Amino acid sequence: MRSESSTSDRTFTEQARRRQFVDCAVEVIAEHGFAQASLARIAARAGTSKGVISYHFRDKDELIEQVLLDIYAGMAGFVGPRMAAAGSAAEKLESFLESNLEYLARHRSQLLAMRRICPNPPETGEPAPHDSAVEEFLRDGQESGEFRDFDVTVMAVTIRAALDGALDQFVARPELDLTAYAAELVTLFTHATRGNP
Amino acid sequence: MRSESSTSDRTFTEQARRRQFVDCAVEVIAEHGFAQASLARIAARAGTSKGVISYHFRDKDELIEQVLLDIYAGMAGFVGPRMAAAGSAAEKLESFLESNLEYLARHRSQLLAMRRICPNPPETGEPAPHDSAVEEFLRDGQESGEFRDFDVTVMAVTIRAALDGALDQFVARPELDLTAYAAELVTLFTHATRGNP
Amino acid sequence: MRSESSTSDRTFTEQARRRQFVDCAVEVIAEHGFAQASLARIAARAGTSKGVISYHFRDKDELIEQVLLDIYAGMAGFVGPRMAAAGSAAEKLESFLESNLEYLARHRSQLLAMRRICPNPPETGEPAPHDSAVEEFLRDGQESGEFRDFDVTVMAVTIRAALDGALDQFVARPELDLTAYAAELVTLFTHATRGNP
Amino acid sequence: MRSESSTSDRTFTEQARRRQFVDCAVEVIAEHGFAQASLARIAARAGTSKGVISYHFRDKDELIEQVLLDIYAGMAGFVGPRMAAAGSAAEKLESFLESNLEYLARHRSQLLAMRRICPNPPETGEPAPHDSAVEEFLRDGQESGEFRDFDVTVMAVTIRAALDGALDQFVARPELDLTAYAAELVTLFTHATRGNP
DNA sequence: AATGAATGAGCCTTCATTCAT
DNA sequence: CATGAATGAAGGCTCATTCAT
Repeated sequence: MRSESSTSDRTFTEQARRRQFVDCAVEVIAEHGFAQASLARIAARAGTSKGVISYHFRDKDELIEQVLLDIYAGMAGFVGPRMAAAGSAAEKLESFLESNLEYLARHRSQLLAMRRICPNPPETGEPAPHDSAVEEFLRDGQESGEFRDFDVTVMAVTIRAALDGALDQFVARPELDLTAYAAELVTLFTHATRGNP
Repeated sequence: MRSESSTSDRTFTEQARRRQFVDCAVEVIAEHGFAQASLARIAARAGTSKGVISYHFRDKDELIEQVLLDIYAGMAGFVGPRMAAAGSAAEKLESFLESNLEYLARHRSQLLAMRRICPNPPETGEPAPHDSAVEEFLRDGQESGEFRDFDVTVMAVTIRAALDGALDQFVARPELDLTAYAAELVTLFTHATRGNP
Repeated sequence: MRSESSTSDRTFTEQARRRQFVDCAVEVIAEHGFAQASLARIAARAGTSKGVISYHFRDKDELIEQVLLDIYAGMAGFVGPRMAAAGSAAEKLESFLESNLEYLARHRSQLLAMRRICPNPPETGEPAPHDSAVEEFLRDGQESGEFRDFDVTVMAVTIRAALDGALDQFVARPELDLTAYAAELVTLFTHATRGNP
Repeated sequence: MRSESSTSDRTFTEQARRRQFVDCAVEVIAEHGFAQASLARIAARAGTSKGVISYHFRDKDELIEQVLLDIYAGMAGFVGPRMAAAGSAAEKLESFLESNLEYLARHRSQLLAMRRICPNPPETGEPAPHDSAVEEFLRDGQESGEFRDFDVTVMAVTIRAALDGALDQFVARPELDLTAYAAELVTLFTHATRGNP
């Protein structure tokens, strides 16, 4: 009969190992690209052999899926609270852009990995989880009169695309000042969402 | 030793053949994803065998590179004249967005292929040809007083990212009205570039 | 150094555990085929992990060997007494066929497993234990004049092969009436062994 | 434009290569067992590498299937005409046994391979092609009064099983006199099918 | 006595590439 | 010019086995 603590410990060890491989996968993908991220390379980075990864993950697909979930969770955990703390829709927009870029500054590899995985998705039907948070506060802002009348979807897509663009820039030039970049984007989308043409 | 005429003749036929394979590659990549675009599949789509491709292209990398060049050239040939016809910087911005989305509407596969290739570039150092046309007219607009004072690079990156976002939307929902989408983007970036904060 | 009692106790438990794994192996082989009968699957059926099997059996080969020995012993324990109870050679033949098919009816999985293992034996030289019981009573029957003059080996081989054939039939059609089948075989071999050429 | 002859020549070459690999597969399976017959081993026997086999056969399964088809065809081509030449049902029985054992004498490896493949069939539903030739002449013999009244299926199964038994014997003792063995089987089944109980 | 973790060999397959014809 | 054939490396994955705990 196993005690609670030993059970959780076992689970803990297992999860730590999985997290280790997920991290290695992120690094390899960010560094060499998705196509070059073979199990062999990922295992080598972790200092073991392919078999070990297969032991902890049913599939390569499961590993990649876990990578994405991990990144999503990390971002949500960082950005979510900051947006929740914001009051008005305008503040939410500001907070969204700033916290995303701040997260980007600290987790460049993860976001780069995500960017490299997503355009070549496995054939698993479901087309990436749709995050409707942005649409939501955009609509709120329109209803409260803070924002002008625009197509919410187009604006949301463009806001997220702007962050992807920032990532690309940051990858190409690591010395980029992301704080300044964030300020620029805030001004840009402040103009874009407000005012009367 | 080959005569001039036979050489140019061969070159012509040769180029036609190359273009054929480039087109097939585009279709396969757009349809099945970059990772699944093996030479075998591309050859099958062209109705020949792998060997033929290797005969016309030194490398798979050369083929892919040619695919990108082809797409770039196609877009430049479409967008360039339309922007040249525009007068003011504001008109150039409008024209850039509209012509890009119009091209997208007609060449979905090509842009989709491009989007799938780019995030996983071959190790050939050179980081995609930088197209400075957007920066240029943005700077012009600032100098002429049409545009407010913003970071030109950030704005240019965001404008191009917005087009990528449109592509993703269009891929996900082929019924999307790209003309309306263009109008939305024009309004969005008109606000973003003009006005006094 | 272990005491006698603890040793014998361990041996008893140990043997029970071994038998459990042997039974699971039989089921898995009968159900999924020999090639698919990995230690992992057998362990899963037993509700434990691969390591445990390796703990109780030196080898996978030892496990498989034990499976065969188990099945042989089971059949011998069933068929042996029944043949011993038979008087004449003719009765022994009848009893052999009937008791084998009766055993088959009750232990289909075991015989199916045996049939799947045997044609792909491990490289351990020894070619399955030769059971000379059939030859024996055939020879007796010839000496007593009950049977005609035939090659004892050929007849014995054919009798056993006939049982394999019955197994195959039974596997293909589980609704098969094995009692009737036994009666047919008895008649068949009664004619085959007796009579005047 | 390809001439007929060159086309057939190409097909011929291809088929010759396939046959070569099929033969190698037969030898390896007969020699080392089905489980040990990896593509690597088969390729090594053919003096090439695994890739070549994959070039000529879509699958390992296709190779194995071809092995079986090859063997079936070989046997049918040998046994068929000989049985057709036989007149009465009794002669057909005799001819069937003799020609099968004669074929066995000349193609031991093939039949051994078949015996090793069949009990571990791939999951492809269809349960080996049923050869009803034996049932047929048995029924004919009963209708013509040559044979007694027995269960045709049981008799047919047993006849074929007897041949399997002969194969096993022959594999275990290659010096076995198969002509004599055939004579014994003929006598055995002559008694078994005729006479009044 | 038992187990989770790790290992490394081997499997089948796919692929880009080369070459003789 | 084009092709079928061949090659060999690499890919993902399964497996029997071992070992520390």
